[in-house]
Amino acid sequence: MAMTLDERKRKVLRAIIDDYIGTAEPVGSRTIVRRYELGVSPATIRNEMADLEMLGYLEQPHTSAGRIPSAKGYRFYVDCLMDPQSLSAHEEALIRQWYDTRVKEVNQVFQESAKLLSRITHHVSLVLTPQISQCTFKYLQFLPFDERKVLGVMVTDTGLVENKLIEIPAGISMVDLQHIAEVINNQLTGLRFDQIRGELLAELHRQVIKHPLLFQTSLDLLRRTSQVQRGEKVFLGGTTQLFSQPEFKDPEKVKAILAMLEEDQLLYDILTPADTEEVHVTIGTENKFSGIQQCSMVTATYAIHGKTIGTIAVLGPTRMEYAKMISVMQFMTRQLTEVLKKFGL
Amino acid sequence: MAMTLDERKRKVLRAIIDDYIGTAEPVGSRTIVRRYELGVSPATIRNEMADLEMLGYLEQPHTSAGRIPSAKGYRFYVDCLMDPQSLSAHEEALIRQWYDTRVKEVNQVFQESAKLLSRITHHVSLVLTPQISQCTFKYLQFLPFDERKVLGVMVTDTGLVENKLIEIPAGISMVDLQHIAEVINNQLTGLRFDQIRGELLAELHRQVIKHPLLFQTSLDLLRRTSQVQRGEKVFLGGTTQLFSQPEFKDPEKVKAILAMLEEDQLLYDILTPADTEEVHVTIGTENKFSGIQQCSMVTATYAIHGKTIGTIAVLGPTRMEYAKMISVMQFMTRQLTEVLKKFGL
DNA sequence: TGTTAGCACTCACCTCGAGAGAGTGCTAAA
DNA sequence: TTTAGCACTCTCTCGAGGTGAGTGCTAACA
Repeated sequence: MAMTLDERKRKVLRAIIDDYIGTAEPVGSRTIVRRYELGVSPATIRNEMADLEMLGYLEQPHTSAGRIPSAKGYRFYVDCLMDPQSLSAHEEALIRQWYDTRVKEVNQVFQESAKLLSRITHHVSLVLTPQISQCTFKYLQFLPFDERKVLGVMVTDTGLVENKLIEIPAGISMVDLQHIAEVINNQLTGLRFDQIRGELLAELHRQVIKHPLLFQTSLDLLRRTSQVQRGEKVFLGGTTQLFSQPEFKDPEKVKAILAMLEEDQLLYDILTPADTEEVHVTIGTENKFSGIQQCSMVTATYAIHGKTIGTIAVLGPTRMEYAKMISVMQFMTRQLTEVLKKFGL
Repeated sequence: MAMTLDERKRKVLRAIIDDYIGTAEPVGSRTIVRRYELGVSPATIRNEMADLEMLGYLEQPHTSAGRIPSAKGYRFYVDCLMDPQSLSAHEEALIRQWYDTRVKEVNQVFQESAKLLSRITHHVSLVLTPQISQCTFKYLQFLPFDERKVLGVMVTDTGLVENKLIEIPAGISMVDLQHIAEVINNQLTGLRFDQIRGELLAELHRQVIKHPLLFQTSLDLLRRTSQVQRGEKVFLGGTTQLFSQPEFKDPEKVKAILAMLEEDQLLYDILTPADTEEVHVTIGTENKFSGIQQCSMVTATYAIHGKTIGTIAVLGPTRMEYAKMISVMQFMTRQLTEVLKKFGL
């Protein structure tokens, strides 16, 4: 991979990709010399193109068509070639205004972010809500509900709340419950949810052995937070944008992608923040999941209390305005983090 | 509308619709006599068909094609003609088993119901989660969070919970907060959320005038429950089923429908239970929203504590197995209500 | 009077071939 | 090393002609 292209090859590759991103049409040698000033003839370009194809940066749909970039080509473009392209003042204003006028409370943030993101990028957007497993346990409290049930409320340091109705086993009083909560709190407060595991729970169990039934259900409350099940949710936006892309004019392709977007578990896996990079680009076949190997994805993470805790992403054809997307994602995550702060998180 | 069709016209209409539902092809006179035993010749059928078209029950895509049912035709079919068709034992088992194995806690119920419903019907499914505005206020409680914030938790009679982080205004103690909660609870306990309106809030305001700032934010907690904003959510399932229907082979149509399904506000409007009917069928142009006037919709309501509180729906082409859909919806709502009961609601 | 056979006619759909256009690879000259 | 010239390839579009399903009408029939 230390293989570097000479200056002219770079220019040609860049021109081809820029053009293809704009037009979605295979680009030929003539087009290049007409639209980009390289000071050479089409024949020369053709030679360069043949070389670039040999090297794997370009592909040819059929013998007598122009070239289109390969995944490798895009990768090189993203890493080395493209000009950064920042947001227009208008777009920045739109983002700020959107949050100001549309988001009146914290629960709307994520859905509205998804809408906004697809509106700005003209691609499908995905927003993963905060992952509770990255938060720390603050306390558990039982609130009265009726004679036979009690409401367990669990609070995290980041202000997220989980709750569950729990059947009260016979012979247990409200005072007992307070006691149980106290024991649990003493043991768990300050731990991250993904640290609250079997051993710790067993230890707890020994201490609350008197009331195993109740304990069981209140542990459910804890346990479900360490599984990817609830609380976390993926909001989608702009799925209809797929129809506007010429590469998806075949309904079967759209169908395949939409089918994937319905598989929540898959989306969690894709979006769960793995690396610490701020913005990450995955191109075509670099994607693990076959359904979207014709797509590229730009993901970025946002934070609460300085903790990386959620992800936003854009999904579109490999022919994507990468430079623009990256700027948008940077700006959006910063705004999002700020808005969450405003709501006390 | 008191106009009744004679026996043979009914038989013909029924045969045409049954056939069209199965094949999605305009049906001609020959087909009818071949497949359905009416004991007359194609010519006779043609005459009947011409009559039925005059009366508005049938339409002709173009001069030399067979007939297809009109919205009016389907309506008559649903109201008077079709045979009830109940679920197969296999389908009933699938539904029960789905809930047993997949739904481990109450939060999964709705999403899984959407998946299950689209799986069984092969259409797009919609599940509206319980409407908090139909519940009654039980109590509000403040839980400590940190020195500057407090966690307001609001509980309904049906066991639904809303919560919000609230900034503590200077000079207010936890005791003050308890007092405020008490005042609010005295005034509101037992009221339905859609009854908690301006007047009542003003009255409350007079009583808690001491701490207007805090009051404001804790009222937000109440207020947001009377708006269609949060808590309620629409889960979708099987959007890709649209692609399988021949009537939607034009991507533009799919796009239009998907665009509509992204408009949450619209979905609330459509799904919010209006009438008391158990199952309701809306056919083609009977739909208020232009995007789905090529579709039919079968909706049904489910209940918590005997209160009609949410809706499930199926959306598909007008050419739909109405009889089957109605049975499915009846069975599903009954199961759903039961599952919710199992989880203490 | 209701039903049926016969027949001319309509219209969507499929296939095929011709022509245009864009682009390539190769060769030979500059 | 670059460029001009040229034959070749492949896709796309368009129109013509043929096919088949289905209709409406008319006239004969029970």
